[in-house]
Amino acid sequence: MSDFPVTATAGYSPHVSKPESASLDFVVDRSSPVPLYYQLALQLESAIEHGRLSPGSLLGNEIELAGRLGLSRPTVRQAIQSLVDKGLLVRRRGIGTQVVHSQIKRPLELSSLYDDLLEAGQSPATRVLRNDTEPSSAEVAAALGLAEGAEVIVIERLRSAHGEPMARLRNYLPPGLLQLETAQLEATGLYRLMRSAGITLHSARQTIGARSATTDEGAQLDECEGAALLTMQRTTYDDTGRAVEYGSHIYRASRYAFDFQLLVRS
Amino acid sequence: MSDFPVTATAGYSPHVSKPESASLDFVVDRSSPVPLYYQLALQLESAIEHGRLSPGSLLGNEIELAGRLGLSRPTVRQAIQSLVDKGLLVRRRGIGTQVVHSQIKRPLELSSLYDDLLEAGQSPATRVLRNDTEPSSAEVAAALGLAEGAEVIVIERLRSAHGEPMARLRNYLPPGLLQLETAQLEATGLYRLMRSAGITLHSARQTIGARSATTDEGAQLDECEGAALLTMQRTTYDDTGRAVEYGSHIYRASRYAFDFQLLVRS
DNA sequence: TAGTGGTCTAGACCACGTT
DNA sequence: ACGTGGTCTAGACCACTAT
Repeated sequence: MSDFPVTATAGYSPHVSKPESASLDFVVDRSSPVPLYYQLALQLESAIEHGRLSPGSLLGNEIELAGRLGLSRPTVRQAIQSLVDKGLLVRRRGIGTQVVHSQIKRPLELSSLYDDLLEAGQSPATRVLRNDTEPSSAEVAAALGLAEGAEVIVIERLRSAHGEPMARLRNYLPPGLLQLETAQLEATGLYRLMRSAGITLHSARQTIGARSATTDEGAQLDECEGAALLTMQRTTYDDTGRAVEYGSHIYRASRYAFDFQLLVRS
Repeated sequence: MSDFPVTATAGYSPHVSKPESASLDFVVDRSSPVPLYYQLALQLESAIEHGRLSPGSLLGNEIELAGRLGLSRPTVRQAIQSLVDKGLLVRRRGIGTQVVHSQIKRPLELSSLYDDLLEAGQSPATRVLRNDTEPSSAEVAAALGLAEGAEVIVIERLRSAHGEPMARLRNYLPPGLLQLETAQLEATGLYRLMRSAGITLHSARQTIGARSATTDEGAQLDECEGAALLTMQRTTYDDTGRAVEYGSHIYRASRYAFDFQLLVRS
């Protein structure tokens, strides 16, 4: 087999109902280190995103697609499956694989407020109010799986956008995991710092609630006492199951809401 | 090959470091209509959940596991992969596949408040306040993809647990999709009714926020005016991309919070 | 160097839904 | 009856990690 890119285009045009994908050029490069199924998945995703594959259109059957690309059917299936898992495609037996009509924006992920604001073009700013250690309370110790009273790193930050305060973030980390400089914390998000320190984030458990602001909280966030606040507690685990961070945050409900997309378990 | 169940047990006991899974009896039944990979996935999941495979333990390599079960490696991989996707297992090249330490409870799913309360043993009750139609507002029309003013079904329910009100749920549905009897709505959740009407729920977009209760809302939910409320707006789509429901709900923050687990995109 | 998961192939048969 | 995706096999080679 060739080691050069293989292009798939429509063959002889039949007279009726050819899948849209038949007119698209998908290319795989066998000399690339990127897996073939992933190359195809990226191209399919891009074609969907840019409207070259319109919502509801059929993808063409897997065997034929595989033949056109010079790939095996399992490889093509792997590419398609990854997009089905993302919610971009739907498979129907006896029918084929279709592009989903509604636009899935992004699945719920472990997002950092910093990244959320960045993405929304809000130019976030962070002021570090605390960066030291203290003996853990019962709540923090339970969340991090430490003994009550064990020393933990405490970080308190005020996050704002457009000069307006948005949230007060309080994080607790087990000691010795990470060196956190105040300057770094003001320049980027906590999760980025953790990832670049080699920590593999794996899962998180979170609770979103609401309550009224105390006088102090109102002063910090530029709200009146009694104003509605969104609250979030989140414990994050790495891939070995260690709790690597516990956060207890408050957000100004008048200026922030949690917004996300999710897929139905099937 | 045999059409009868195949059992895999530990062979001769070696002297050192055998994976725990070697001592477990996994069985596949080739005469069952349940896919082989799924049978194995269920058994692995059960073994993890019941502690027969302890956190951090290795699963044993895929080739050997396949051999013991009389399955091919891709089939075993498919089973393992489904649990990796659920966050129960972690693969490491050169090491093996390990059980994750932390207990993943449940991924975020399109949950109904009714089911949530049921699961928590709270014996939910529903009182239907409205079940009729009205011309859609701009907000509702936009969410459902209808023309403003088009007639929509409106359902308003008060959901309580232990005799205490928990939430006021307002749902809007496009006409002609579903026949909703008040008696059914008081006996079960909306999503169950939609599913049993043959609607395949696919994805949802939701926003969670907070605000203070108005006087009327306070009266409905047994809270004071100005009390903090959690709010949620959710648009649900079926697998053809149609919006099938828009909800605008309020929850007593003093008695309810959203609680869920999520996996990190890798 | 040895062992693991990651990727890939070229077939096969089946279940389901449409026609 | 036909075409689709769903499942499954028995191999292969590669990349990464540990020792």
